[in-house]
Order: sequence, then structure tokens, then C-alpha cells
Amino acid sequence: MSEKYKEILEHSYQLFAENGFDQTSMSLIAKQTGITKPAIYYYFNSKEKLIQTLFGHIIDEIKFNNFFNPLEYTKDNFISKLTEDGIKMMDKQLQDPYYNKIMNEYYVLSSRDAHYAKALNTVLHEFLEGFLNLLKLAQKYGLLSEKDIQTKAEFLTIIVDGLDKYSNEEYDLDPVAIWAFSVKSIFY
Amino acid sequence: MSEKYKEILEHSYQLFAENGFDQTSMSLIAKQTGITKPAIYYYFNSKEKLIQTLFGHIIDEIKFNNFFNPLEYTKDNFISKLTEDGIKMMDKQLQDPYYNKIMNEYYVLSSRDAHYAKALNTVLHEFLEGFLNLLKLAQKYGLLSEKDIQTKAEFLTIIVDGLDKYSNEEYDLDPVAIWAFSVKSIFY
DNA sequence: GTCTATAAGCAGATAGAC
DNA sequence: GTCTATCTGCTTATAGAC
Repeated sequence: MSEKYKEILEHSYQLFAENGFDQTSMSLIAKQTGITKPAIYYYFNSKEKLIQTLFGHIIDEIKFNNFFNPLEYTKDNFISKLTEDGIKMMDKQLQDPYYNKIMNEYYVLSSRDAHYAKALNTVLHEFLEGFLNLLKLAQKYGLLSEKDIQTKAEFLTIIVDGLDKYSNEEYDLDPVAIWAFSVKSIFY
Repeated sequence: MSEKYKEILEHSYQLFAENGFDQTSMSLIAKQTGITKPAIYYYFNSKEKLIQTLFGHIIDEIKFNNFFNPLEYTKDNFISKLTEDGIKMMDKQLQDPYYNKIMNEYYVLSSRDAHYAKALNTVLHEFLEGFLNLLKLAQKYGLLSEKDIQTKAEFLTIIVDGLDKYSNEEYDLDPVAIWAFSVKSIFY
């Protein structure tokens, strides 16, 4: 892929996050990238295509396996490892000031466009299955009863998603404490 | 307040939820309301003013006290009552197909406009304080240790918010089970 | 590949008649 | 209060030169 192509995507990411899709014109993206509008249309047939392409790249970054690796979980480290990995995930997404904002944009899009809804649903289910597998492993280690496994996986998925939303300075919640408590509460 | 004024707000609510603020023109709102665009400007100075006014009305509906009343909580019914009220809240918001979508719109707005951010933060803190008071009551009843009270209140707030988001047919999670589990997990 | 110039349309908002 | 008509500006997108 060409260098300009990547640059356009990078500036789009930032500008869409800051202003939203509708309030970010192709002209503004062009200006920020240091080219003109028709140059963007050379790489992307339409604004919608640009938004879709960007979405594909973002989706690839938020796979469950990028944050949680079952192979690293032993009987002894299980609870602390799960706590730790969740915190690392929050930290990573906090370091990108645009991540949360642009995800909100795509979440709104998904409520009106089945294409986006389907993709975000897939991400959700990867987390669901990921946590489910992790909890089954915990069960094998004898750390967990088989009861409520499905609910507990859904529970963790929702918490992870929610903490993301509230993990910034605007809200004075304590996401780390909440996650630690959540993890602890499934091992009773 | 005039009848037309209310009608404009009602149609705005629906259209903003369905299409988003930017994709909903004043012309469309006028058309749906059965009037012309200048008639809307007679009631609202600007589109922004319309969006703000609507926001004020919505905010009034999502106060903690509309869903949870501490006076109804006794030592015996506490856990089941808390579970029940949470479910009622989800049900109520599910019955309005526009609620979630328009709240997403305002949430996105809040990430760019301090006015909206402040108001939504207030709502969040009312829930936080509400749950905190409820948990202190539970503590008085001897149902709870004083440990982690703050974290547990934040925990419930985030769960309630997250369940809202995933309480619709698109996602095959089981919000009732998750809420029930969450409530149970704070009384160990 | 990247540009200048431009098309075609819709947005928010208002003037002024009734 | 509500209308018709209109202004101004910005939007996505393209034609065609270099």
C-alpha cells in the first residue's frame, strides 16, 4: 500500500474521532494530509468507502487474543493474570486518545447500518467466547464451579466494554478497582 | 407550552434517534411535523437550541430516583428488590425503541461539548450516589461489610449502563441474568 | 498521481407577506 | 404563527489538464 494511502487513513482516524464522520469533510482530511480533495478520491472511491476501510483496520486491533492469551494462564496465576490483562487492555486503549471517540462513532453507525452492526457483534462474540474458554480452563483447574459460566462470561464482556467507556479523566471512577472486584466476584 | 412546540420535540426525538443529528435536517423535522421549516425556527432559534432543549427533557427522565426508591428496601427484600428494580429499568428503556439510539447521539456529543459532558456526568454521579446510599442501607441491615462500598457502587453503575446498551434483540446476551449475578456478587 | 475548476445539491437560517 | 421565496455557504463528487 502506498504511503499517501496510509497517511490519509491516519488523518481520517484522528479527524473522525475529533469531529465525527459528518462534521469531517473530505476537504478537511485532504488539507490535514497536505493534498487536495481529488487526490483522496483517487485512493478511496467515496467517503463511505474511506470510513469502511478505516473500520476494517480498527476491528483487527481489538481482537480478544490481542489482550488475553489462555496459554499464559496457570492454576496459580489465574486470578492475578486475568486482573492484570484486563488492566493492560484498559491502559493500551487509554494511551490512544482517539480510540474511544472513534469507536463511539462506529457504534452509532452500527445502529443504522447492518454491515457495521454485524462486525461489532462479531467482536463482542469473540470476547464472549474468549472469556468462556478462559473460565472453562479455570474450571478445569478447580478454581470455579460449572455454574453460571455463560453468565459470568457475558458479565466480564460487559464490564470490559463499560470500563473502556469510563476509563478517562472526565470520569472519576476507579476502573482498575472495578475490574479487580469483578474478576474476584466470579471466583467465589 | 404550545402544542406545536411539543410536537416538534417529539418528532425530533424520533428522527434524531433514527438518523442522528447531522443526518436529520430541520426540513425533515418540519415535514414530519406537518409544518414548514421557518415555523420550527419560530419556536427554536437554531438547530443546536432544539437539540439542547430535547436533551434537557431526556435528562429529567433518567434520574436514579425514578427507578430506585430506598424507602422500599427492607432487610428481607433487599436483594430481590434491587434485582427487580434493575430489571424494571432495563424493561422501561427497552420499551422505547428510540431511547438507546438517541442517548448514543448525546453521548457522542458529550465527547466534544463540555455542556453535554457535564450533564451526563451529573446523571452518572446521581446513580453513583444512589447506589452508594443503597449499599450503606444494606450495610446498616447487616447484609454487607463496609469494605469496597465505593467500588461496589461504581461497579453497579457501570453494569446498569452497560446492560442498557446490550439490552436489545441484536445482541443475544442475557441482561437479566447478568444483572442478577452482579447484584448477588456484591453480597458475599 | 495530483492538481484547478466546477457541477449539483442540500444544509441552516432569514426576509417579509399574510 | 405560518407561509413562500431566497441567501449564503458548504458538501460530495467529477471532468479534464498536467
